[in-house]
Amino acid sequence: MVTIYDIAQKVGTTHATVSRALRNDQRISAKTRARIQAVAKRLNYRPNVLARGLSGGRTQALGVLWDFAPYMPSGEMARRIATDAQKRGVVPYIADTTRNIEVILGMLHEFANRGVDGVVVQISGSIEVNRELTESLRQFRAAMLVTREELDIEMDQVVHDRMRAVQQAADCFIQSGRTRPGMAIPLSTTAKKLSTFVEEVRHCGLDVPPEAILDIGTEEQVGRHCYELLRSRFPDGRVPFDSLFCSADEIAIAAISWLKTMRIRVPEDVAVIGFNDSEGGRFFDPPLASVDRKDQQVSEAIDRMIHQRLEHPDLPVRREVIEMEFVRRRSAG
Amino acid sequence: MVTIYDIAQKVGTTHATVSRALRNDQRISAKTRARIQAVAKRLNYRPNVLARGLSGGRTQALGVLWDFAPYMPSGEMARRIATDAQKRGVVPYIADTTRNIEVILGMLHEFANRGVDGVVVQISGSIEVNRELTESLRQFRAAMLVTREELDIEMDQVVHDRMRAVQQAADCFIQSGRTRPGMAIPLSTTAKKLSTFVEEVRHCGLDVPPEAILDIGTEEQVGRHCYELLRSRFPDGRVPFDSLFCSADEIAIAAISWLKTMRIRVPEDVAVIGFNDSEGGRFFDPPLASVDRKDQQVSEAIDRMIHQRLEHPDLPVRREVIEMEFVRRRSAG
DNA sequence: GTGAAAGCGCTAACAT
DNA sequence: ATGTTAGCGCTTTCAC
Repeated sequence: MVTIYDIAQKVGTTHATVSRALRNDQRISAKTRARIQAVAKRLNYRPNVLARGLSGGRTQALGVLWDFAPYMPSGEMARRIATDAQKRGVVPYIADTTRNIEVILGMLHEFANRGVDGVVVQISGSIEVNRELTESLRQFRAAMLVTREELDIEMDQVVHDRMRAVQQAADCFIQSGRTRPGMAIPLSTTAKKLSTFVEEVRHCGLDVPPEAILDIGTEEQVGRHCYELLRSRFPDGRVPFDSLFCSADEIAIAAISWLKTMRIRVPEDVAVIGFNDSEGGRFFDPPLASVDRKDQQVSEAIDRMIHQRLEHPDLPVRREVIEMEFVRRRSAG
Repeated sequence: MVTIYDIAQKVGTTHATVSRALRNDQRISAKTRARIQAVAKRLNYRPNVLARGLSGGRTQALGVLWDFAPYMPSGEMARRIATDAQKRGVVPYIADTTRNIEVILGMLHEFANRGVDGVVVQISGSIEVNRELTESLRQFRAAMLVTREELDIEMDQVVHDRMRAVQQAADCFIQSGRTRPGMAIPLSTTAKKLSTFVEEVRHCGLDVPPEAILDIGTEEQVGRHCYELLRSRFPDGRVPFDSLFCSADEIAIAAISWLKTMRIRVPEDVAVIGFNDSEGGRFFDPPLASVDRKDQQVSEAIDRMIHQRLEHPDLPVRREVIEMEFVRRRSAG
């Protein structure tokens, strides 16, 4: 392992000068700087991140705290963030929030302990951003929240907004004359998605009756779960809804599959909308209406904002809103 | 931030004793150990990973190098590894191999530099495990390869084997009397998957003619790509295959969708098999035959083996084979 | 513009 | 069984 001492010796100076030169400190004469950097490159020098972090420098590490619920394609987001970071020479630590504030605080402590330059925290479900959390976040050079709706907090935010898309989905049902909307959703964690839909429906003078709400649970295999639920709950095929809003395409596809076996036509008898706009849905019969999460735009925004914050610590706090997009297809009526 | 000095002072001893006591060094009397650990807990002490790593200790960090090809649900694997690690109090760094040996070597250097306790490297596509790579891997306390087939290397391996499943897929076509098998696959990276299929087909006296091979490319939206490819290549619906093996369910679903528009029946006229056994496929019409990757078993094996290696450095080298499983459904004929 | 020296929080060899 | 001391590789005052 090559150290700054090795370089100093080769160049005939001290490690302090090398340290400065390598970080392009303008006080070091351009000439020595160039010489030192050349030697560093020749020796294939790589700064020891542990030492650098320990003495207060940057670690080129990022802490990512994401909600890795198994019923969501959330791993793909982790991948996006990781590959974006890698392009900047940054390596991300990745951990699961488990939608638990205590876990989040613990991991932030852990990240701080590891000297990460910045953190990205997804605020999902019922996590409340309290004082303790913001305090904890402020210790980092850069901290970014990825939220579901704009939070009134002095902190960089990427708002991953589903509101408008969900409203459009509801309107779509209404416009095609549906009067008994239903939902298939993991109740415990999608309170927000649910309530936006319900609110919009109510706003149009309708309601989502309790018997038309299917709680899918939060495990893997949401599709199978939905199918079983429908089968056991409506053995005769008489369903209490004429439209069904699902929190994932897999759920929607399973539901449609069951409806077909019951000779219930989609969308004529029951309109169905999924979520996440997965590739499979587009080619389903009927093509599945869904919501495009715009994940790539979200990861780009995260990458850009974290990077800017690190480069310009004094920039004013920023919020960037990425709106998911309702994709109307035949299944929605 | 609480340090071992703080604890030492509180307990009335030196930092060295605290350091030992906290790592349960048996030379420290049970009594002092207990006292020190109690105080540490009370003060909510957390060892500084950077300092610990710098002086040669463990960092409870894991380096994960995975092939994050955008046309694969590989992010889900990252998530699995991350959540498994988290349960052990380990935090993973996650990076993309980009299927490039230079990148892998660079990242391993980076991981070493960060003092990770162990690394997990997925060997995919055409990566060759050469001497330089094995050398680099040996510097870690624990190093594990996740390979596609058993590699004759003295190193812990989880073999994620697709061979048998692909053979079964081929046999399935043959048994249902197909004579003109085709494939839809990203050619550049799935040489192996391809050749296993081709070999098995040949073994049965048939062949996969070049015109029956669709190169899907390696970008996102493989389904859409496949659809467009079929449409432009066979505008009249006359296809040179009576069965189609696809490297992802999305591709298979898109293909079936196109076949339907051409009034080609699945599986009667063309049998189709996908890959990854995604939830959507099961509920497709016809239900999509596919290959279950057994990802959970793979992540469990990785977690277990890495952990064991760290706890017992002298264990003999081990290999664990996880076989993917062919899932026969109606689309396969 | 550069060097000397202290210190980040920990581990471990060497004392006692 | 515990204390002393010397690093680990870097950043950062403080001198000159």
